[in-house]
Amino acid sequence: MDQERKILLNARAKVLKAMAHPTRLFIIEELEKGERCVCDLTEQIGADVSTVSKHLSVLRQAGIVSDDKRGNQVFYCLSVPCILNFFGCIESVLESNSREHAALLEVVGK
Amino acid sequence: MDQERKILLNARAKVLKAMAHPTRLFIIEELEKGERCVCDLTEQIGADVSTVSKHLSVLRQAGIVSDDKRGNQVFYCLSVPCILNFFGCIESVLESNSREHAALLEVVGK
DNA sequence: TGGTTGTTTGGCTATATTGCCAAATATATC
DNA sequence: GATATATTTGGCAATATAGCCAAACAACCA
Repeated sequence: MDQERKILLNARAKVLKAMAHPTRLFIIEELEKGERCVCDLTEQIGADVSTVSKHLSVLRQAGIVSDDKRGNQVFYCLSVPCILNFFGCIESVLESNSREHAALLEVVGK
Repeated sequence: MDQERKILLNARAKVLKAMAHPTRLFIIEELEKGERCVCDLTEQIGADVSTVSKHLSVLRQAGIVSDDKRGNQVFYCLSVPCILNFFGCIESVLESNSREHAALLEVVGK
């Protein structure tokens, strides 16, 4: 594995890692509908504001969202909308997992 | 955020988390070309066999790869090939990041 | 200026991840 | 059975992550 490839794989992993948290996936889905301020997201998520702010910071540093400060509030939006295409495939993994799980249950005998 | 949605987001996050490591991304790309035994992957990756085995176990538990023991060796393959479609989008995140970075360098003045 | 609201940062603890070594397991071969 | 090869598992130390609280910052309002 050469150096260039390592760098690319690291960069990819960083983006995936940023997405790999339920709260951050929620934020991504929510931002699909339009920009949101930290306070809105915080209310929906039900965690401490500081926690939500840190999640947003992770997404921002990965280049997935961008922020826009207007007056008192900071509004976040998706900077790369194609992120949403991911979910179709993830769902197919989940589906295949559940099929296997079902098959297993079948074998075990209900 | 209702209970059902939490469960779905958790499941998705689990899959993404499993992918979010450079070595595991390497494995996924390698398996795109066809099945590979642990020893082949280990040689290419250049880490301890036990380390590679654990990475494979993470991928297996997430439902991304499946294994087939034949004789002495265990062969792994992708169980959900669409995983590969992910990379196009990740790359566009990286590209957008690098554009920003370039723009920033420009502003700063070389 | 002083107070209020919205957001980020620092600090802490609890928990999870990574990667190595050593040991266990499984299969093949002699 | 004894040995060699391939893989997994257990255990440990180092490091990273998550989430809360408190404190700092920033912008608005009176």
